[in-house]
This record gives sequence, C-alpha cells and structure tokens, in this order.
Amino acid sequence: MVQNIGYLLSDNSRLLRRLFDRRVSNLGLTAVQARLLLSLEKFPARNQAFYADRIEVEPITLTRLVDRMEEAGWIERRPDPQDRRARILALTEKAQDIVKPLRGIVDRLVEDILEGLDAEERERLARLLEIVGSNMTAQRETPEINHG
Amino acid sequence: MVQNIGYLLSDNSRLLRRLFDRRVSNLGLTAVQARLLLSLEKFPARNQAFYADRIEVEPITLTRLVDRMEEAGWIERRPDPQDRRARILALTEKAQDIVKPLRGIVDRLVEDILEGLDAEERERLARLLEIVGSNMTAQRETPEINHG
DNA sequence: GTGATATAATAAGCGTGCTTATTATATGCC
DNA sequence: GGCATATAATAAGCACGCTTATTATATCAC
Repeated sequence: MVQNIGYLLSDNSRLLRRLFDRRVSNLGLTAVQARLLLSLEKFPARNQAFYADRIEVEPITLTRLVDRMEEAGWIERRPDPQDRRARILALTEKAQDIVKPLRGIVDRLVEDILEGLDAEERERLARLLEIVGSNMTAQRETPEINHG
Repeated sequence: MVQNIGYLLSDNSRLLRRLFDRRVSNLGLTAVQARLLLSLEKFPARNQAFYADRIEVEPITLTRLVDRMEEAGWIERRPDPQDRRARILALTEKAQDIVKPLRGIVDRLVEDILEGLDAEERERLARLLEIVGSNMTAQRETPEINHG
C-alpha cells in the first residue's frame, strides 16, 4: 500500500495550504504570499528571479504573485541600478509590521502538524521528503524517458 | 531545521504534479484527471459527491473537473434513478482503453520517486505522512483557536 | 563593435482549488 | 401531509501555478 504516497503528498500539501490560509486569513494573506514575505525579510533587496527560485515557482508565477501583493500594499518593485531588465523587491512598512507575528504563526502551525512526532521522527520525515524531492528533480532533468 | 517541513510538503507536491503531468501529457490528461479515472475504475457508478470525497476535493472542484473531462470525452454523467439530485459517473470507452496503461504509468512514477528508499523507509514515510495528515484534519475541525 | 545567445520580466490562456451562495430534491420530525 | 433541515450539484469570483511566447536588456564570442 505504499502505492498511495503520491496521493498522501498531494493531499497533505492541500490540507496544509488550507490550514495556513485559515490561520493567516485575518492578515489578508495567503500561504505563498506569507512565504514570499518571510523570504523577503530573510534575503532583502534581490530581483524577482531570485525570489522565484527561492520559493520554487516559475518566474511568471512570481510576477503575478507580486502584482497582487504590490496592489495590496505589501511589496514594492524598484528599478535595479545595475540591470535595467530587473526589478528589486522590497517590503513596505505595512509588511514589516506583519513579519514577526507571521513567523510566530508559521512556527506554531508547523508545531501543530508535527504533533505526536518526536525529534527523531521529524528529522526522518524531513530527510525522506528531501530524498523524494531530489528524485523528482532528477527525473525532471530527463523528461524524455521511454515509458512503454 | 525541521521548520521547513511545510515547504518540503508543498514543494514536493508541486514537483509531483508537474512530473505526473509531463508523463501523461501524451494522453491528454492531468494528474487529478488521471486520479479520478483510476478512482472511477475502482469504484464504478457512484455519484459525484462520492468521488469528491474519494479524491479529497470540494464538490465544486469535482464539478468543474467533470465538466472538462466530460467535454474531452473521458466521462459521462448519468441520472441516478434513486435520487433526482444526483448524477452517476461512468467511464467512456475511450477512458476504459486508457486506464490500464495509466495504472502502469502511476506505478512507475511512484517507483521512481521512491528510488533509493527501502521497504521500511517507504512504510515509514507513508506512516509519517498519515500522521501529519490526520493532525491537519484534526486542526481543521477546530479552526477557531486563538493564535495570539 | 557586431551578432548570437542568455536572462529578466511579462502576457495569454488554461487547469486546479477554494469560499460563499443558489437551486433542486430528500429526509426526518411533528 | 407539511415544514425544517440536510444533501447533490452548480455558479460566481478569486488565487495559484503551469506552458508557451514576447520584449527588453546583458553578455559572450569574434
């Protein structure tokens, strides 16, 4: 019955997003938006390509995410003096006020979903997920395998 | 660094969907669509609410999924003689021809992403994911916790 | 310097998934 | 039987994420 690990992964991810959205909904943020804010605090003043890579989405996905967040007043796009193609992202003041409580919410969420797992199991889960993830990334590099 | 299990879950899920989509793209199916087909083969002739529950999406999400799949000729909606509100789903002939190869693709995919994990590790991963999943489901039932 | 190639950002168009609301029909209680 | 409640399906409207394509600018080879 290991067959269903695929389903477990996608269902869990969906559950997690829902749970997160619910917990931060009073802030007016979604899960990815919160993730981008936290990433921006940790690595400030980089261009969009950098953050797309950090949060592991395609550049176009980041573009549209930033569109909405800029409109909502969380983020500003600034020109890059070194590269006229690029845009540097920055948190607005409003966003800076939210980052600390946000980090608390994230920590508590992770704590809640890992309830009942001891430190060793958590470590193990993270390690197993990393292996699965790198297997998938490796597969991605060689998409033209014959599956027949 | 267990902090990032949340990110691992959502990134892995996204990678998995992408990988799956790529492998079945020649069939003209997406990951959820394939999942619904397989579920339909395993549990035939139920109403939409049943399948929404099986593949763990909201009824409206299932409705729109079925809309597209009906249009593409994979699925038929039939009236339920016992309940005039409901619609019974059925695979078309075209879909039945695809189910067996599809199952092969899914099996191979799961095998590939679990590469390097022995039977015990696979079991452990599945078990840990189930625990995390049930923690999230439990959280969902009590959404009004004070997070302050 | 010029031309080929790569990179940054964006647009168009689509599938998935949600919340909230609506309509039709079943069901259960009196 | 009649009314309240629950359930099945759907609609509207939105966020996320992708593939493919386009535009502007950098960079590299010569």
